[in-house]
Amino acid sequence: MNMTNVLSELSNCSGVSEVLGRIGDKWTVQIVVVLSRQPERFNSIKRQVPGISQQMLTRTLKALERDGLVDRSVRHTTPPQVEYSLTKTGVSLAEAVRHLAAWAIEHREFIRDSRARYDDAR
Amino acid sequence: MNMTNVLSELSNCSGVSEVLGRIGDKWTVQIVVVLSRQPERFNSIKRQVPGISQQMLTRTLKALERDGLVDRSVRHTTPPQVEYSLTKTGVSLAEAVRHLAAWAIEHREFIRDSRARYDDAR
DNA sequence: CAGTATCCCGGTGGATACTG
DNA sequence: CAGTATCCACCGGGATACTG
Repeated sequence: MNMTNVLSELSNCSGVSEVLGRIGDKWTVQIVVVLSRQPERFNSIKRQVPGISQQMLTRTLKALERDGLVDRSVRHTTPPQVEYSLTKTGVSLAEAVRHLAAWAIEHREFIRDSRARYDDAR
Repeated sequence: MNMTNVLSELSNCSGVSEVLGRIGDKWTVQIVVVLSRQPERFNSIKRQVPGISQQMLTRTLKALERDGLVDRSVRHTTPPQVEYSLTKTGVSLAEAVRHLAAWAIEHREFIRDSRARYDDAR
């Protein structure tokens, strides 16, 4: 699909904002990035995402699993081990996010400065 | 900046989620896309973004202006005319968003199907 | 035309306690 | 270890009325 089509789809508001809202929440991207390095277990993810609560980690992982972006595999040992990993589509999301992250990092200072100037002007 | 650096920045949670949260709200992307075609006046934007309230359009445009992504120019006629346009950085955001939009469109069906299967399984 | 000013609801996400 | 279950605070965003 080329950029012209993408733009026309965008103008039709066809689910793009829906997806953006989906990954634009407080935790999804951070979890995807952690899993993009290697599969991880529940508490290992929790340690690598500072500030996240158990509940939100559970919720977000479930949502990612529901969307087919994350696989959940259980080893019935005692204690049980559960490993989370990105699916193929999940990996492609991580790639896409990396591009937006590049933009964010590149323009972070500019935005900070713009805000400071805007706020000073009042 | 290369992808390795981006990934390491991401793991440091350095403001990437902040930016994603910034543009991941309900209206920002749609407004940016409208303005990416050409500069527009207040009510023209409102007409092109179905469902947005006056208040949210005002709020979102102000936030974009504060971040240096949108320019606001006033013509002191009667009635007054106000034209909004993307700044250079705003244009680059539109480009970045277009990439993520491409991902969203490409994987929309897959996500819909995944959800349906997941929900059916309960 | 291009906004402000209020009021209010619902959902996201935090804290905490409990469980197989 | 890997979750569930509750309760609750905050605020994004809708509806509506008003203004220079």
